[in-house]
Amino acid sequence: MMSKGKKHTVAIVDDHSLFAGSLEKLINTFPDFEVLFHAKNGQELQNILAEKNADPEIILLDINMPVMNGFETAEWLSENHSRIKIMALSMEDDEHIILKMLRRGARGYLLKDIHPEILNTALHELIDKGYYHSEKVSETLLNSLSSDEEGILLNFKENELTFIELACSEMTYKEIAEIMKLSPKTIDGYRQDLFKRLKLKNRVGLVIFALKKNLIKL
Amino acid sequence: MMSKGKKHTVAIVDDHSLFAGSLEKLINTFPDFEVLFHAKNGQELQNILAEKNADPEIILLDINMPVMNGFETAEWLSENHSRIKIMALSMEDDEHIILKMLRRGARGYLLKDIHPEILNTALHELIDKGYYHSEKVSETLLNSLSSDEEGILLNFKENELTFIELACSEMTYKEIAEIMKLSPKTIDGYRQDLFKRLKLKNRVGLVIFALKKNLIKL
DNA sequence: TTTTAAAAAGGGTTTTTCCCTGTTTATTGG
DNA sequence: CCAATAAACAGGGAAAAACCCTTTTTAAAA
Repeated sequence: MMSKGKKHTVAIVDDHSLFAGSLEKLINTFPDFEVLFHAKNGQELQNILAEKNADPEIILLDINMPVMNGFETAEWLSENHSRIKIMALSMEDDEHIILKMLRRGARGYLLKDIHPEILNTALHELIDKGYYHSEKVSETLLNSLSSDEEGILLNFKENELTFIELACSEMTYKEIAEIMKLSPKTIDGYRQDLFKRLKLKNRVGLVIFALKKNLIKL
Repeated sequence: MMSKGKKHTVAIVDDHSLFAGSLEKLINTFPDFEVLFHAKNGQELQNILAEKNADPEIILLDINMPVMNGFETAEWLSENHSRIKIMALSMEDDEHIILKMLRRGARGYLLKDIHPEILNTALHELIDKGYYHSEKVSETLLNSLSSDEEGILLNFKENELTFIELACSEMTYKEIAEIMKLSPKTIDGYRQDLFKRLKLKNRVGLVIFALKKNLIKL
């Protein structure tokens, strides 16, 4: 329940000015919440948290930001301000983006087609229960758990991730080997192992896989 | 300039309720514009335009809608209500999405990081000049024209398009040849020609190119 | 330390990909 | 109509990628 009298403090990190602006106005109409400040990206958030003595309980964090995106920002927040509860904001309900964000410490995930009443509920649940997921997000998570890809597939080792990234460019395996300072034969080993595990027929398959799983961006 | 007295009418087609809601409120604060109605998608827009005798001058049209998306809706509007001026709304400033929308009859393209004053200007320009493009969009368009890809690159022949689509799967060129009922050597000719024209090093490059140019979807 | 497992690298073969070249099939201009 | 030209199509051979199996090195467990 509400800690009587004082309002819970919220910060918004989102550069979509109209959306963020109306979000701020909306939240300030809620009896139990008030917006402390509003940053355009993770960089600005860092500055504000450092300079001013602002210390919000909740941060509404947009994922798609040009300068320092939601993933990086969430990571930084988890390390430096672990007490602040992160609510991720995004247009997309892609399960891997959601999981990526949750792994980085987000306690909630809101799709941007927010209805005012839902936002109020969400903020309250975040304070009271410590977490919130919209119905759509819960569904998405449920689906992704049943098909247990996350367990088998997505625990790549650091070297494998590097290999995947490089293999999704126009580099030859020899070049990849040079960059990773490994023998071309080792690189071929990575390839062979990944192809088998992920049931891929060729490099094109790997690119498509990596894109779908958001391991790489276009 | 403003046609004295009466306000210009605007309709909003966007299912992101908070955004669309604040957009509506914002526009209604403008002296020269008023929102006639608000539809969640193209389907709903069709119904409203048919049933009610609503006839807005401008439609703010979101591209990312679940049911009937911006592209389809714009196409339908151009054919059935060519007098209504379409202003596309989107999060992304991808040049090919912009071009795709403009080709379908949009007179303007607004990125969703709208500032209130800019929206007012944009609506006025749309009425007065007949078109509006934000700075970012103009830049994007300029880039895409100067590097005249659209001319050289994107006039693929039917066979080439088929080849590109198939090559962006896990099929081998031999399999592609079978499907297209051509010799593997001919297919190889397509590959070679495309790689040279598009300056690609390998098939991975082709996949990335095709995705960027929206020739294929994930 | 010995055992075991995993990561890294090699040898050698098959298949795919790549590049240069030639042939056939349309297209066009005289 | 027929030569000239371009395009679509196809071949040979080299290079790279993919594949499979073995060996060394490194790290972790027993």
